[in-house]
Amino acid sequence: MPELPEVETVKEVLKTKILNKKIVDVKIFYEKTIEYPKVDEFKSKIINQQIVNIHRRGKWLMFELNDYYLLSHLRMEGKYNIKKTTEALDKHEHVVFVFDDKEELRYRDTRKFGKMNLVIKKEIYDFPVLKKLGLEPDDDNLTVDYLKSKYKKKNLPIKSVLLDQQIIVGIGNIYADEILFLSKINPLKQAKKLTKQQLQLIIDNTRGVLKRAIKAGGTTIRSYTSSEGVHGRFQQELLVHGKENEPCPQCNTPIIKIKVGGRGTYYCKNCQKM
DNA sequence: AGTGCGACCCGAACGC
DNA sequence: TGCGTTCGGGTCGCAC
Repeated sequence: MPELPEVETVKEVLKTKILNKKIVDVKIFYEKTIEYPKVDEFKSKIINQQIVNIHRRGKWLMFELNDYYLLSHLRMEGKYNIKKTTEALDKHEHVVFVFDDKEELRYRDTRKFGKMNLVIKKEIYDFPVLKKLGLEPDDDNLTVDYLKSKYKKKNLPIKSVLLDQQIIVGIGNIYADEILFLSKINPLKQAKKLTKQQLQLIIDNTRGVLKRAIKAGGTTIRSYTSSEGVHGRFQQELLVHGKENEPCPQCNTPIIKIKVGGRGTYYCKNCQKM
């Protein structure tokens, strides 16, 4: 599923392919993908805009247009592909941006969970979904003191808190398990009970894991197969996620799977003791 | 304010 | 084989 490294990879690939292209039409086959503004307004505003640049904030892909940002969240299965206008439409292609050169950017999403928003440039950082986001993993302000202040009232298990995008952005279910394994922290440990050393490990391993995953082009796992030119190789480097009953790479104890906050969670009960 | 949980979706995996 | 059921995953909104 697209977490920060997947979105970063999609952004970089799309930048090599669609920069400066002009949108001459938009076809919307599943209207609920468009969250804001209303579909008609979305269409009329985006037509004749060019793709000036592409950015990322957390798991949001940000297409910079002349006057707007198109914010796109892939959720679990959203993908982008570039195709010729003559190619047949796939049943999971819900939004199609037609360019002036007979090519199209197609948004494909089997589960239909992904969302798009079109926001005037100067209002972008006041837009609710971006405004409430926490720090990027590589932000210098991400320190032990920052985490301590954010975690001090959190009775929830650290696994759940790592997924909270209002504290650190970009971590999803897969990388949360990897980060905790590398930090030798039990996923059920209450966030507010972590020591300063453990918080430092979380910071270091968050940066390390995400950086390595970006280098590998993200993780292609289960249903998340590929976007345009994106075939993540990081799954080959996963240590515990999805490895139920397989030996721990550190101590050979079988990896166990539990539910934490409703999410499948993999860990080594020997290496990650309470 | 913090927490828990259903809703949103549908293909894949599982159980019989 | 076929059919029904369960699962998963990010985020929001609502109840407590």
